[in-house]
Amino acid sequence: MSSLTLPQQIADRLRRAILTGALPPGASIKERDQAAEMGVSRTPMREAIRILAQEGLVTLRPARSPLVAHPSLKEVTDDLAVLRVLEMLACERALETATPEQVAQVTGLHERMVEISDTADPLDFFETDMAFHRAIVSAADNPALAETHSAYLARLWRSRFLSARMRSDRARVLRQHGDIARGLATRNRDLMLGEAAHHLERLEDNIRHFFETGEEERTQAAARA
Amino acid sequence: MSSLTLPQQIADRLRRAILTGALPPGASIKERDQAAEMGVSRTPMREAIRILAQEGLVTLRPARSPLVAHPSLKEVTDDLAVLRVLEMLACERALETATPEQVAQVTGLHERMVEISDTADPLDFFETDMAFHRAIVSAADNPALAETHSAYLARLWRSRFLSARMRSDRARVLRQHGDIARGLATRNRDLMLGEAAHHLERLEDNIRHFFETGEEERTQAAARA
DNA sequence: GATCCGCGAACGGTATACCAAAATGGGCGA
DNA sequence: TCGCCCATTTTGGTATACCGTTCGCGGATC
Repeated sequence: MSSLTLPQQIADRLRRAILTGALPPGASIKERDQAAEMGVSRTPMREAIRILAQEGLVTLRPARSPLVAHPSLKEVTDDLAVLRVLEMLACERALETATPEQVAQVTGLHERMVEISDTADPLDFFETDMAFHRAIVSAADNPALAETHSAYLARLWRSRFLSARMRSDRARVLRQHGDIARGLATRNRDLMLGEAAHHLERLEDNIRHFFETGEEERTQAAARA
Repeated sequence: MSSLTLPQQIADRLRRAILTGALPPGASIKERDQAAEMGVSRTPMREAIRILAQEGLVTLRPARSPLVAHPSLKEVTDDLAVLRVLEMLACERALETATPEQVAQVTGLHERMVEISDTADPLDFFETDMAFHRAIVSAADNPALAETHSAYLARLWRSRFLSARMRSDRARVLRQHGDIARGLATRNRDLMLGEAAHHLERLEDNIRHFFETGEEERTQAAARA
């Protein structure tokens, strides 16, 4: 069988259901029903829900059904502020400690993103995008940072995903990723940190714009896709 | 009854046991035994252990007993690096958004620390120290940041506690806290950020020094205290 | 007709029983 | 005498049954 624990597998399935919109924000997750639907018992389902709660994808209420999180713009912006300092720290560390293999990993992921940018569906494109950022953080050689960063990525995944499919600025993303990867490879501190900062600013702009132009319709649209 | 859920209460008791040394680093926590000892069932005990695992106080191994975390110097340094950027972010935000009440809260906690610095035992002194930092973060008006910061404080609590009792530089801590509080009150960005950075550097020096002069003996000594 | 009270179903919280994998210790063989 | 292997026991993982609380609905009353 798979090496992942059962709660993790359940969490993965639930996460995907939430992020794709199969479980829309505000929906209640009744552990009994969900467990039955997935053919597992309540205990691992319960644990899976806790995992997602700690990731910020569902909110727990005392003695009530957990709800799929429906973050406000402020909450997302707050998360982004934390993600920003985490990524900047990762970039700084990576500049110092990244091994050639790790640099190659980052560069390779960037090249892969360029390759698939024309054909890939948004979901695959995004998975690669996340992998790129994760590779940089992992090059920083700080497991705690990687873990926390990963949690914030998961928390922001839905917002990023939804906001990115309306603005088709993949070209800019690719250029910035390219600069970041090149900055890392050549240990060009200014280039890497500067572009990383720009990249995050752009992300924040996108998400803010997405929120301001009405979230509801787009959320529904994404759920159908 | 208490408003906190049972798993939280159990987690609190376990946390205290770990931080005071009653459960020394490296000890295994068998959920059956611990549950019996505390007079609860395995289910909430299990959940409590997960809470502490997410805080980094215990490490989970697949299909094995959880262990009380025994972080290496590198792990602690890694945690400190993350804590550093979190606190710096909190300071920046607090400079912008802190309300007069929040400033008063920070200042009040500093004054309280000055008061008790002569008499309080290390544990109480530390609780107040943490409350001071938490108050700054809470003034940043970013719940996600507060939550993550809190987790890192808990993770580092033991190291800070053990390293602080050997170096009696409470005077320096108090001076730096005073400057930080004053910087916040007068919205003096350079003062606040500068002193916060110094404060964290000093903390890192202390902890490094503590690790280098042999951890074992002191760990035992703390356990007896 | 609206409101309030109460009853019942539904849900999360907790306890417990069962299962499978892993560690350990003893015995058997080389 | 040393090492390997198997059985027993210990442990976490999972399923399920029970309990207390909460919320919704229906009826009775004002």
